[in-house]
Amino acid sequence: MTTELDATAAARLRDADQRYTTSRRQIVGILAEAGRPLTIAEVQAASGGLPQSSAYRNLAVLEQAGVVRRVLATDEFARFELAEDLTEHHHHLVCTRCGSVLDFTMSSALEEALERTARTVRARTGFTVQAHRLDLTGVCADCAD
Amino acid sequence: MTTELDATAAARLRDADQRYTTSRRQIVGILAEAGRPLTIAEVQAASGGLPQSSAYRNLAVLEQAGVVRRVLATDEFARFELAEDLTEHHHHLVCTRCGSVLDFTMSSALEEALERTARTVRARTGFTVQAHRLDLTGVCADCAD
DNA sequence: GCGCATTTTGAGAATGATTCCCATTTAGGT
DNA sequence: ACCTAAATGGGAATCATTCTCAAAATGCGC
Repeated sequence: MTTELDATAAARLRDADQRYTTSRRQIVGILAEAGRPLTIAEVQAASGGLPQSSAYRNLAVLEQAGVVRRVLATDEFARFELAEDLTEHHHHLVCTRCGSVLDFTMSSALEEALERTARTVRARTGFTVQAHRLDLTGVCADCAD
Repeated sequence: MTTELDATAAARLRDADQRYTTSRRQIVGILAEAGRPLTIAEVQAASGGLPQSSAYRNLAVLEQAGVVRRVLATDEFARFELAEDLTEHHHHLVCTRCGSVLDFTMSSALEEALERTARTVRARTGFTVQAHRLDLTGVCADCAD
């Protein structure tokens, strides 16, 4: 885990009147190393014994502080990743067979085209766009027969 | 509800060895008129007394038959819309305050650029892309102060 | 039209991810 | 070190969703 990530996470928790405790720091480290959204069970497994209630509570705290983002894919499990401004802008490959989620990035030309479109939406609909979310759904390499 | 939609829904249910019952037809009609994804509660309200268990069961049947698609947004409620090949290809505006979901469409140039990108993903990652899903998240007109 | 076999329905129970509760532990400031 | 406020963790509670099963509806052959 990079020092800046650690410092940024600490600062955001402080702004939210929350402490950057050992297990919160550990969760941030686990998500940083994963490079893909993790389920609660995966976070617990990687942590070696973090209680379920602490995992849920601390991920909720980190989410409210803007350190972590909740990702809903297709299965019944919520997944968590670092907030995008702490990593890189990216999108998700969602497997419709097993539910797994992988990260991927697109060309900046396409990203900019999306941004331009997003800016036109407000005038047309009254909806104020804050972010975009692009998932490609399909079958991951593991599930391909 | 258009006659073709009705016929297509009937055909898909038949292919799935399911009947196109009155309440299933009613649900299809409700979703067709809504023009946006509806929660179970909204479907029930529009139907005038459809029991919850029937709403869940019939939406699940319609989903398996490929007539209806389940949409996960940001709140805890699943929403349902007609399958895309029964309507038009579109995307969603997801309000982060109230959870509501609206439809919108993008230029075909941008859609084609997305498709081209999707086709490169398989070579790079081994993931076979079947569809894409683009949501713009933000604040809807109703929730804007 | 009539009964039979099969499917659908609906009310409530069961499930399971997530959230809440609260007594105990931990940590920060003085 | 002390004291106060916050965090922890085990388990209970919540709630959207799914399952169960007896009753009702439907389609089909005669």
